[in-house]
Amino acid sequence: MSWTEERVETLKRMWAEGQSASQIAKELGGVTRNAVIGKVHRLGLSNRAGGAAAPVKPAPVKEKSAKPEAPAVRAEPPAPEKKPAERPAAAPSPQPVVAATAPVPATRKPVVVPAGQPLPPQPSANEISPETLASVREVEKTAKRLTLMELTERTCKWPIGDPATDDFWFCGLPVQQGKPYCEAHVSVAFQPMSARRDRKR
DNA sequence: CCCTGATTCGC
DNA sequence: GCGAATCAGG
Repeated sequence: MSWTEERVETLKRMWAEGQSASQIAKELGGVTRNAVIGKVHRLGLSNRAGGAAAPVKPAPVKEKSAKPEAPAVRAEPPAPEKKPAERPAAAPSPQPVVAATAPVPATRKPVVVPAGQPLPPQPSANEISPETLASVREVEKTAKRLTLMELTERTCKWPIGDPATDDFWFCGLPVQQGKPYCEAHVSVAFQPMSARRDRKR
């Protein structure tokens, strides 16, 4: 694979959109994220900021630069032309969403959850959209069905089934970065906290 | 561990 | 110019 103009275009566009090098590499195919990063640098568009925040250069412990201090400073003049957008590109949107701070509460039953950590809210009759629920059901079909002992930092810890029976296991699919659950379960665990105005009580 | 980008350097 | 290897950080 070579850097054809088209590929470079995609690279530039995605980089500008803030996509990570690995995502770009994946999209382009045939290249590694290293290749993408290398290209990004050669294209001279390393810093994505519109001209802000110098990453701070911590003097490397190892002395290196054979060159006298860095003249650096790349004042990128405001892009002369801003691509109006050739393509509307419907953003699939990675969604920075996630507003909720806390997982759905619910520790009604003394569910014995051994290695107590953050664990799970019981999937219960909640106010989750049918579609979401449906997709979660789908995902659960492909769950790894891990046992407690098999859970790791990178496996979804969403419980499925009844803990009181052997018809119980943990989702086990790959977790979403930093979260305890896979994408599907994160979607039901972290509610926007708007869904239902709690009624008067 | 997984993931980021940054740099180096042989090709 | 290219990108694997490596580095540095989250």
